[in-house]
Amino acid sequence: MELSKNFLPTEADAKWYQHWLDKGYFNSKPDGREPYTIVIPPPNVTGVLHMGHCLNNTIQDILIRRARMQGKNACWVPGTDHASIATEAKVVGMLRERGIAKSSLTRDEFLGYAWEWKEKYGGIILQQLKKLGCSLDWNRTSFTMDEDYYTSVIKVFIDLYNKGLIYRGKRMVNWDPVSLTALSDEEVIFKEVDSKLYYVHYKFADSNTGGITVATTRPETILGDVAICVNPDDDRYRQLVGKEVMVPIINRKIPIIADEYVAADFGTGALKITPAHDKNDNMLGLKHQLKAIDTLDASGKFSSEELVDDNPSEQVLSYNGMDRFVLRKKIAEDVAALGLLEKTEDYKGQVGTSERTGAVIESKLSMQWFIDMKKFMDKNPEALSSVMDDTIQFHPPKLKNTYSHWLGNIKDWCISRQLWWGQRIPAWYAPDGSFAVAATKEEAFEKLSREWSMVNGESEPASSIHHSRFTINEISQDEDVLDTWFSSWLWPMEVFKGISNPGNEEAKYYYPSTTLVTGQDIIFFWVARMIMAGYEYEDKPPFKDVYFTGMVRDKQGRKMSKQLGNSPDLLALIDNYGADAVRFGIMVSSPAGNDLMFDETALEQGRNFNNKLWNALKLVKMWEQRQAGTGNGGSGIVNSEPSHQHFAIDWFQNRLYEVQAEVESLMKQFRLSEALKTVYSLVWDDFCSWYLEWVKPGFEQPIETAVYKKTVSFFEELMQLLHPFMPFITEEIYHQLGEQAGDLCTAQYSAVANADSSILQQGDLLKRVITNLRDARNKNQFKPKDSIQLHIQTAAKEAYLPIESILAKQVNAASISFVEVALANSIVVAVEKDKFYIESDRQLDSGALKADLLKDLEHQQNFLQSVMKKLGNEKFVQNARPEVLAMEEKKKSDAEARIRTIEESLASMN
RNA sequence: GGGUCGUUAGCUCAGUUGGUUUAGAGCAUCACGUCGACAACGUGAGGGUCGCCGGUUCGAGCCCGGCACCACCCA
Repeated sequence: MELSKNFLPTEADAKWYQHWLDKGYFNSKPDGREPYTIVIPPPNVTGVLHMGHCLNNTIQDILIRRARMQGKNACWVPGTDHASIATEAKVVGMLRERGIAKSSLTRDEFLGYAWEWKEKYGGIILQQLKKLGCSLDWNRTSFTMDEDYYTSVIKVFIDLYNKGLIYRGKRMVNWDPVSLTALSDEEVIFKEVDSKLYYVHYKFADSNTGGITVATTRPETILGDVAICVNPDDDRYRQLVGKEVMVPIINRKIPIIADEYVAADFGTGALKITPAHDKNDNMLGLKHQLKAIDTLDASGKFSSEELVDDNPSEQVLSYNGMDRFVLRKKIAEDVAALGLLEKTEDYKGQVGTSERTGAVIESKLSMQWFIDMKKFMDKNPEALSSVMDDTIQFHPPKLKNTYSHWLGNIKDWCISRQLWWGQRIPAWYAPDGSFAVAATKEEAFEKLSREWSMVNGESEPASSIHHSRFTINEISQDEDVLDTWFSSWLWPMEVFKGISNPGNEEAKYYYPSTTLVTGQDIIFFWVARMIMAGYEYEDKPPFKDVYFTGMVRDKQGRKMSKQLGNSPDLLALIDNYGADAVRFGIMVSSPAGNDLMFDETALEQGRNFNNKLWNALKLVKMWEQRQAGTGNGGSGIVNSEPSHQHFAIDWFQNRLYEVQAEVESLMKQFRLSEALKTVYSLVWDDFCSWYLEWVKPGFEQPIETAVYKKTVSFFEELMQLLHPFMPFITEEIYHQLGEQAGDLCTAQYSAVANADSSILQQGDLLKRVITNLRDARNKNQFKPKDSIQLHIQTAAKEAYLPIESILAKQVNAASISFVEVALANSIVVAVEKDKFYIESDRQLDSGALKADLLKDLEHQQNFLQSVMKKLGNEKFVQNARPEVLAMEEKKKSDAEARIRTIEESLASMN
């Protein structure tokens, strides 16, 4: 079959992926082998494949494919995350387009639409992973809202509640006024924004003159002010502490108090305290026992509801329903109209925004459910210690610091969300305000009844409804759902039904999983919490290694984001370059934990690499028909000079051993990018540029069968080594090389042998000599066709005998001879201690070579000087380790020999 | 403001308990080249006082202190 000019990925990719699926290579069942388990970080059902996923999943695929080829039972579990906020927002958006308001639907109706949406779009991202070549066990696809999964989440909530680790409380939360839900701290993104500082004057309550001026960025919250606070050491204000001032517009009397929290050098040094609308104010409010007056409703609009005690004026009432940002301007104007706005200043400040909706976050007091993290950590100290003592290894380890810092300052986790899409909180409320946590309404009712009877001193346990003062139909379930992370923290357990069916065979076999690959941006959200849940429920860590990827940025170093539109269309890239090239491009400059500057030229490099492989295949296939000699009765032509080919084979065999060991070691250290670069260089430089040239037969000459077979087998081994990184082209070439019993996908690596370093050194010498002679040819403007006579002056003639014919071919020497003395009228090239004389018919201009030699001489002399300085230093000789000393002595003698060679060469040129 | 990480060639990055031929790779650049695998290529070449200042040491890209700048996390 004629091979195409270039590798055509489109057909090959689809063909091989389907073939692997048909063979069931990706499916795993527990057996006697060692398991290698990865659970995918479940992408949002709303998501489409982006660069972050691409990086992440390529890494996972490399690890899992390599494990599979190492004889482990490789199991990579796919799945998706229900992503409450993001999905609900999408569904609401879809309904809006259809002209349906969420508020017009019942909860069940809404969930019907949400499921419909999930079924339609929720699997897109998984399909896209197939294009990338990901070898996931598709039979195990999980979803965080699957029936069993849902039940498990509820079970865990009830369990933690019963253990006293979950409580309900009114707390200051980050409120998203657009999605109408509380967000965890981690879901708030701080952004620098241009705003204004308003200098507002508060008049003394007991006098017509004087007052105090505060600087605020949020005049819209003035009506909720309950105090003015100054630093007790601030001489300007000390005598004012204890006095009262009037809040503008609402005319509420509030005290001036003192607290060290206030920075005297910010603004005017006086701070207005609005405990209902600011975290720090809330903290001060609690400390000084101040009331919190909320003046904004859930959607961030003004509400005078809590202002009844102030007898709100018409003016105040007119603000009702006004959006907070409109209100800010309005109140500033109205304060100005009262003559109380002294000035405004431009100001750059940090503002929290919702990760999901982008809305500016309000700090708001709200009834929410929390996990008591202090209690949780006291119960599970391994959540921290396992990472610090490397029971769980982080790659890169520097993230251990970040991890311990966060856990050391951990705050309670707000797990309720004011949404419908998600696991509904299993708490049930009675009309009298009491509540019970239970899986079903019936259980909850029974609990509520029992508690009531016990409180009321009845001896009989409440077993029937007549004991209670309300009926089962009067209790109602909490409207809120649980934070998505409260379900995904169970992921490594529940994908094997470890929560819903504890101790089952699969969970025992696959848990703990082997490696987790995820972005460092979710180290707290997800990684930390999986570790916590792992210890709480399995008393074991969920994984042994965590490989953190950095952020994918664009060429200019900007985060990839939808807003910037700098995120490339991944499927288009795969179509253009092929999946292997994309995988190569994204891996080649992607060390663990560092950000990746994505640049399309890296993909070009990947495509060029594909092409290089393809062309090497074409060359080898050409030889298939030209075999001769041993083992082939065909043409009967026997190669007369097999020795050089044997050196090439010996050398490459050992290079292969060497690199196999290197890759093994790099992979163990999770240095995937380096491993790939090492293989790349082995293929391109050692195999294509050196080995194939060395064994290449002359024009229309035959190739020895033994050499041909060995070459094919090297090629196969290279494909095997590269396969985890670039699965498609390697599988294709593997099969093109000959009839294969099986597929590369499951071909097992053999044990790594030790490389013979003397052969490798000889190979290095050969390469160096060739390069130096070619350089000399170039500098003297020899054409490739111009042949030369080469004369070698060396003390180690035997080192050149096995490589002589390769050398002759590679530098186009018609003959090689060994000489004892310098050869006149020739170009001289010095390599190590040996000298090479190039003789030819051409007129020689050795000026450039002479300049090079002089430059080299200077370099060697400087180097020798530095070595001599070291050796002349008594303290060095005393303190340095013997092997270091020996090395310096060797450097010295090598440099001296080299200098002598160069000087002799120079002498012979004159 | 607090914390963490980083700063090595034009770009992206390696550099392993301080000594391994006075710092390595890929890309980009430059010169030459159409030679029967490959111009998506070949053969060569050039390019860095390792952010700055100080310290420890016989010896520092690597360790310590300070500074500058970048990024991220937290307030």
